[in-house]
Order: sequence, then C-alpha cells, then structure tokens
Amino acid sequence: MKHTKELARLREHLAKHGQKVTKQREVILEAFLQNDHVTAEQVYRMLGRHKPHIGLATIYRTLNLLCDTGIAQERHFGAQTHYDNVVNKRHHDHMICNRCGSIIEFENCDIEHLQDEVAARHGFSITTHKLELYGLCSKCKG
Amino acid sequence: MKHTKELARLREHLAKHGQKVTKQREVILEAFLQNDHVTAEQVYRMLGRHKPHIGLATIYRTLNLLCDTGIAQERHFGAQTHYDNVVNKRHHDHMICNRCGSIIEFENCDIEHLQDEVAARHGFSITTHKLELYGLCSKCKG
DNA sequence: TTTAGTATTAATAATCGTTCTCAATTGTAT
DNA sequence: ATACAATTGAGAACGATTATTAATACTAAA
Repeated sequence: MKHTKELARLREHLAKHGQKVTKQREVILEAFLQNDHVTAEQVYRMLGRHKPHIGLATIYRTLNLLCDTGIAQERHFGAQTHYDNVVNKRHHDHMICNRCGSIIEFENCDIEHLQDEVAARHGFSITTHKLELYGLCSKCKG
Repeated sequence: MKHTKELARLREHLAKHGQKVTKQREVILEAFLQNDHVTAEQVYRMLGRHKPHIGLATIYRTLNLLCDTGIAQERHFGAQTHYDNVVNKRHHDHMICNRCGSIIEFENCDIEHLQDEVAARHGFSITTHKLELYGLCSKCKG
C-alpha cells in the first residue's frame, strides 16, 4: 500500500524539473503500481469513485510523466497504449495470448546479445527494443 | 512493372471468396508492390493523380485484403499502420531510426530459435512475433 | 449480350484513443 | 500571506481507421 520508494522517485523528478507534487499525481501513481501494466482507461475506472473526480486527460498526462521518471514504460499491444510497471524489474519482453489476452512477461539475455550483434553488423545503435510473441498460452492451448 | 505472380495470387484469393476483381484493387496492388512497406496515406498520395480518383477508404480496405492473401503484413511502428511487402521474403524484423525514420529489414534465425525456447519453457505456442529495434542508423550516428 | 444479382466504390459521417485549449485552481518559493 | 507558475477538469479537437449508404461495376447465367 505504501510505495514510498517510487513516490520519492517521482518527487525527485518533479523537483528537478520545476514541477509540482499534486494529490492527483500521487493517487494515480498509487493506482498504477497495483498492476503490472494498465491502460489509461483502466486507471480511470479504478479511480472512478475517487473524490474529487480525476479527469481522463490527467490520467494520460500523469502516465506519460511516469514514463519520463522511468517508473513506467509505454507498450503498444493493440489499439490502446499499455503502461508497463518497470520499477524493480530488469528489461523484459512479452508473450500475448491471442485468445484470452493474457500477457506473460519474460526476460532473456541471450536474445538481447544477438540483437546487439545484428545491430552492430548494420552500424545501428540500439536505444530501446520491443519483442512480442503472439500465440496461445498454456491454458488456451488445451 | 508486371507483378503477374502477385496478381494471380490476388485473383485466386478473390475467386475463392466470391469477391470481385476490380480496377482499384489491381492499381493498389501495383502501387503497393513498388515499396518494401507503405502506409495507407502513402499509397493514397502515390495514386493522387489516378483517374478515376481512388478514395482513402478503398486503400485501407484493399491493404487489409492484401494482408488476407498473405501478400502484405501489418506492422505498427508508430501512429500509423505500415503494410509490409512479404512476397518472396522470409520472415524478417526491423530496425527503426529514431531520427530519420528509416527502416532497415533484417533476419536472424538464432533469435527465432531462442524465442521458441522461451515460449516452450512457458508452455506458450507462438503463431507470430514482432521484434523491433529502435535507435540511430549509421547515417544519423555521425 | 443482356439481365439480374451481389460486391464494391467514393464520399463522408462516425468512432476510438489521445492530446490540446482554457479558465479556474492549487503548489511553491519568497 | 503573496505572487507566480504549474496543474487541473471539461470538453473540444485531432489523426488514423472503420462504418454507412446510394450509386456503380463485376460476374454468372440465360
């Protein structure tokens, strides 16, 4: 319930950029940290009964802010942008089930090595990457 | 200029599905095949002076049709959907330059092997995948 | 080749996710 | 406490894509 470390990180970022600590930002951070990844709509629904009401635009603004702090990371799985919780996690990629939509996280250093090799061969320098495997999860295969 | 093979493939698909061969579909296919990957807008601009005028909705419909035939494949690089020419190509992935937007294709079997391994470890069966490397191309690095 | 029937088209309205605008409000440094 | 700048909520605006619809163009059968 108390994500003091992430809260500190957010405050530090805000201070460094002359931005303000607001109730909305704290509330949205708290909601965000309760999941592995969420869409703006999902956060909006989570905070539906919150008083005072928090607008959808603020959700978007704050989720993008969390990306700036490095707490979140954008992913484009389908139509909607997913905001991925990456605190306390190393880089990871995703498997997405085409039937039930569940998302499984995984990490694999060997793949990342090979990516670096390929990039080097083309004189390309990687800043980020995206790897998604689509198919059927173990449950939906049966 | 004459992509008879792809045209045949399209006609076959249409016949099999009780759909019709139209001028628009042939013209759009021809335009599509002149690039490695295009957006609907790009095709629309390519055919800007074509008579009779071809509407944007028809471009979208036809590009999606080409995906059904297996001639094209959708990619979601940024805001717009890219339609990737995959005839006569094996599976490949992409490097996208963040500065100039150029897209470099590459293929790497070792990576695909590792993907299969990871998936197997999770009881997941892959139908498709997407791998994109973002960064700076050799030109923009200088 | 004419006909009848269905698929397709162009134009544009509609939709969806997201960002922008702006007046009102709230942090923050003094 | 004051003043200034950043933030907010509401809804308008936006860009990409899809749906609607009346008119048109294939296609297969006669």
